Amino acid sequence: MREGILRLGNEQLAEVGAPALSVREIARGLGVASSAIYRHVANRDELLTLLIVDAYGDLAKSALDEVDQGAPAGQQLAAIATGMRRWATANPARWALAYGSPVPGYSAPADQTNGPGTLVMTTFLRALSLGKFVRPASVPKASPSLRSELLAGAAEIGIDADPELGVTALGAWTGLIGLISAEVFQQLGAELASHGEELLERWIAETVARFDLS
Amino acid sequence: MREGILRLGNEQLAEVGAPALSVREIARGLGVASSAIYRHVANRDELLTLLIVDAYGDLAKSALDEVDQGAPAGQQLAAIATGMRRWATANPARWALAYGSPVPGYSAPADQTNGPGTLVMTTFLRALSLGKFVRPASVPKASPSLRSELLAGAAEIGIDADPELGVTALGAWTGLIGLISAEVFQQLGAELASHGEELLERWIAETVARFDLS
DNA sequence: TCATTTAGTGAGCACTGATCACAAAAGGAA
DNA sequence: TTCCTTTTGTGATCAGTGCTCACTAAATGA
Repeated sequence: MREGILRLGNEQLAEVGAPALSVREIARGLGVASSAIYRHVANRDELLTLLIVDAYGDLAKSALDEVDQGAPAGQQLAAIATGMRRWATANPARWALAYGSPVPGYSAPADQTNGPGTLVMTTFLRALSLGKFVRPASVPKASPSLRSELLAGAAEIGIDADPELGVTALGAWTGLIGLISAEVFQQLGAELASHGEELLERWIAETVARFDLS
Repeated sequence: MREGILRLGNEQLAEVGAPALSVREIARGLGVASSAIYRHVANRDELLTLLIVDAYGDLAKSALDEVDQGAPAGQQLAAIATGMRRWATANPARWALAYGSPVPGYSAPADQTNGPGTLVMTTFLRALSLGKFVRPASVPKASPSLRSELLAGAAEIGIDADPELGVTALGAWTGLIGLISAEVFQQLGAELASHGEELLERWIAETVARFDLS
């Protein structure tokens, strides 16, 4: 039953998107009264939360399983980025759920989404932390407050990295999400929609160069 | 009436978000029958389209009016980026509407959104085109197909830039959107939410350095 | 065997977007 | 002014939604 709800939920997500996802339609698909759904899921928001967690987990599985922990950091980075893109283009609605605009008034409970949600990010940051970042003289150092925040965060995920690299690595992470979202959401117009793969390859190459990976 | 619909629509957007925006609630706010709204707007989707166009226009006005066309490109870039961030944090729901996940099944008609929607981007790209980008040897050249696409796009907005710079500039644009979205949507956790300004300043400084602006 | 918990039912409530016949305004031409 | 036409607003109505609740059937376990 639970699996059926998730399965049909994901199907509807792909077909009509999160805003139009209907609890009743899921019940119809399962051949069951709509009220039966509420025995397993408190309400529509909780169902969406389950789908978000499921999406994070699936993305992590799909993007991380082919990352060779022993490979050079640059190859790890490339594997993560291409894995994320592949999953995102194959599952645009789920990508939107995970990395698109959240629904105001309801915030996905952090305790449920933090684990799988940050797994990909930590792997990404870990790979970048193996490189080195030379801060141009014109770029000011990070503030003490930000430095300590980054040190704490790095310790939490067990990496030992220069906060200066950390700031830039975080920017690379949000930049990657922005790039993939631009392709998935078609924000760059139809002309560039067909060049998503090359744009990502370019981004990977530039990032490898910037962080002196290989 | 039209203005009233847009005004209350934007209010609701801020209060409950796009998915929960209600035509009937707008009608109540205007003291009018709900069916009266449909004399001015074909349906809910068209109303959302109007709000998107309105958001793009407002963002462009807010982000671009303080850009000094005669100033050094680096200052222009900084003005655009900080202007975008200021508007986005002040209008998170409208930012989500413009740059967040689109609603599947209904694509905002391109003819209505293209103008204001690309205005900020073209100004951004124009500023970056004033710099120079040195492609690291490890980064392969853009494919002929992508090059021609970029040349056509650049000609369309009246800038004469090296396609190699163009690819990287596009990546910077999507990266900026990703960075601002990460702050607005709180994707980096509560700890970093309070450092949005510094993260953007850092991004600006690094981008200025990468494109050799000043 | 039998009490108790769990899972499913179907009627019902309050809400939504949208349509439609109708009526009241608002204009414009004679 | 009068009269016709177009525009704007009305209220009833329809199908659909999320969700609740009293009720029943099934499973569980002492």
